[in-house]
Amino acid sequence: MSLRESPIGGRRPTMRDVAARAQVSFKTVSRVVNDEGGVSPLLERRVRKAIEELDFRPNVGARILRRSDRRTASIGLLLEDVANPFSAAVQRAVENEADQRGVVVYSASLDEDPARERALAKAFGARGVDGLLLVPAGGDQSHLAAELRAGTAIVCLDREASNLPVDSVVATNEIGAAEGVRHLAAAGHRRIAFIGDRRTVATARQRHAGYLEALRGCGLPLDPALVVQDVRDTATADGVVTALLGHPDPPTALFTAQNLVTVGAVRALRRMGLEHAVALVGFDDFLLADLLSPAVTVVAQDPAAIGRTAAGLLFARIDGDTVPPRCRLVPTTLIRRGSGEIPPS
Amino acid sequence: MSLRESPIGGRRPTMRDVAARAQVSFKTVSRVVNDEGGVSPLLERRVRKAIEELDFRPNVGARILRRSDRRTASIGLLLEDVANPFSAAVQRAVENEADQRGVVVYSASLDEDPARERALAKAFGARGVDGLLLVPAGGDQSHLAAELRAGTAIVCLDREASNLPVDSVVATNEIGAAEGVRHLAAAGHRRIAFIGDRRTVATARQRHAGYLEALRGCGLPLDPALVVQDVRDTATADGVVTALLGHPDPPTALFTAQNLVTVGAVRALRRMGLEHAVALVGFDDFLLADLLSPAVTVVAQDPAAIGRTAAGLLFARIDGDTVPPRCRLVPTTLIRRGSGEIPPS
DNA sequence: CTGTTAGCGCTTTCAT
DNA sequence: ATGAAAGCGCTAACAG
Repeated sequence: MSLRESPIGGRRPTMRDVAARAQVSFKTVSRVVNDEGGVSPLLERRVRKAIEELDFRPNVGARILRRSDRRTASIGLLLEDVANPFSAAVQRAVENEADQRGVVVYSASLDEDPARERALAKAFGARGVDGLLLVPAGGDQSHLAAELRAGTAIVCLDREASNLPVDSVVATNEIGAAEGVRHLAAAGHRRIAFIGDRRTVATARQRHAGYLEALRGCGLPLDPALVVQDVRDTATADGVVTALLGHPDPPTALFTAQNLVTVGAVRALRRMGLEHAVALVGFDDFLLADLLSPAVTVVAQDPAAIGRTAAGLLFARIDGDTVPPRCRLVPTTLIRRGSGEIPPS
Repeated sequence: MSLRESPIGGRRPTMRDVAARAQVSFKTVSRVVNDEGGVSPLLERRVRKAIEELDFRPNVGARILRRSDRRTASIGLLLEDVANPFSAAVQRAVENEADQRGVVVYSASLDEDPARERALAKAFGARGVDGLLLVPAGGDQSHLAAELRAGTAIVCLDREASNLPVDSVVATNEIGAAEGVRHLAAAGHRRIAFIGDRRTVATARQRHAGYLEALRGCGLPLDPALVVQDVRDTATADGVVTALLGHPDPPTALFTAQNLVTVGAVRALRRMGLEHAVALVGFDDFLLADLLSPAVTVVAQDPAAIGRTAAGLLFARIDGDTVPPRCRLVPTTLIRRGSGEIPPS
């Protein structure tokens, strides 16, 4: 393991360098490197020795360029934001699946910006990824049609693609949200507020739809004053909840449709001293939700399952699966912890 | 934006295809694509039209293979585990820096496994990354020497490299831990327990050293029964804390040297109903630490600064910087929130 | 079993 | 201003 002086400058050694050192033709080196067989033990030993001595490593780029299948054994992962625990959990699951298959992963955060979606899909596409795993950022993925035609597999996750015939893997957003809201209604609440993410985000729209559906199903009136959309960060959510609860006829329960929004609501309730008075159910679980007081009731998603499933579908496509695009639903689970079981005051 | 039928099968179009369609030599296409200039406006327009019509995108792999500088505009990021908020924050910061420079990022989680470190560094190296950003997983990085010689820049983060002359960016682990422990001692605690990660992890050793230093500095005796190392997950930490507090002469304060360990301690204290009786200071901040009761006092790291700084150093190296390896320290901050200010009982 | 030749898609060098 | 030829490091298709 000593730091040998390589005889060939700072350059990485090539098969020709190895061949020269082992006194064989460079095709023989290729055979050994690729375990093609058909090389005498003597030569093979010489080649392996030379490889070791030079610390030769095949140039993957050159290999890909020449190979007939054009596989790069790489995929691109386009998330909303890795710093968000949901995205991070998805990435981890994807990495596991990819790693198992000897596939490397490019990753990037899009921050809900369609321009970034286009730019990064293009950048990854130009690098010849075999597949793209995408959390759609905009309302239109048709720009990826050429990528698809060029043979790049694409699977969307967390949200379905628009105007692009690809598989997708999403949580049961509408069903889950409806379940959360019904849970509040079952506790006797009639004034349940909805605070959700931007309407440009499909999951936000679905969760809102679930909210409306649950109200209808429970025979509760819809009060537009209790619905606030386009809230995407903790600080804004905090402000919104503060305002809602300051109204003359405030809600007795809150349904927060995104994890950062839930956290903002917790902060607002805490500051107003209302955390044990106003019920709260959040969509998407978060670390320590069970240690707050009251512990936060949530409609939990399963990001690891979403990532794993999406990667599975992607690799199936890469391996030649051509069935029509499907949408796989990953179930959500209502976790009762306390905040969602507070009765109306 | 319609889905045009490309005239050339499922294959991606090449410069030759563009050249044929634009009726020019393919070198002219290359000139246009690379903005080399020296192309008449007429031909340039024809070429751009053909590029548009065929949705041509240069094959990055082929370009790299031929170029003299051998740059791939890609880097590899080897983290401990993206699912850990610390790693996720680092990745996000790195992505930002890379993106700004038009560089793509391969990422992977090593799970503290030296074999994975070797395998993934090798995989990324074979793909010709310009640089590697690494959270060292084992006690020896000398296997990367060949990579370094081959011209790959390497910067370690969170921990320094062993047996490899590269830059590193780490938090002030020892200083920060000592500050946290002194803070507990200042509140009057004399029996302060230390619960830390595996001793194979350099940061764990440094934080332990900080603990010892603070005890010495405060004239407190070291009780080996209060020191538990090699704890790496929440469940184990929970058990360890439960055991410690069940002893005849229990600690009155806990210093937990890793974020998951801190969470485990919070769970144990809560279950035992001691969260307001036993003081707690954790190393590394976590989401919602301020909303727990008591809110958790921590020695906060700045993962974003660590990632940003490391990426900066890496790109400087890639751009030819050859000063001797440096180690950059990123300061930690003690955040008093309540749990660390509980006096001894 | 081993070696030769061609050429992946592109940039470089050199010619026109 | 344009193009032809060479060749990056490798695999594929054929020889021997």
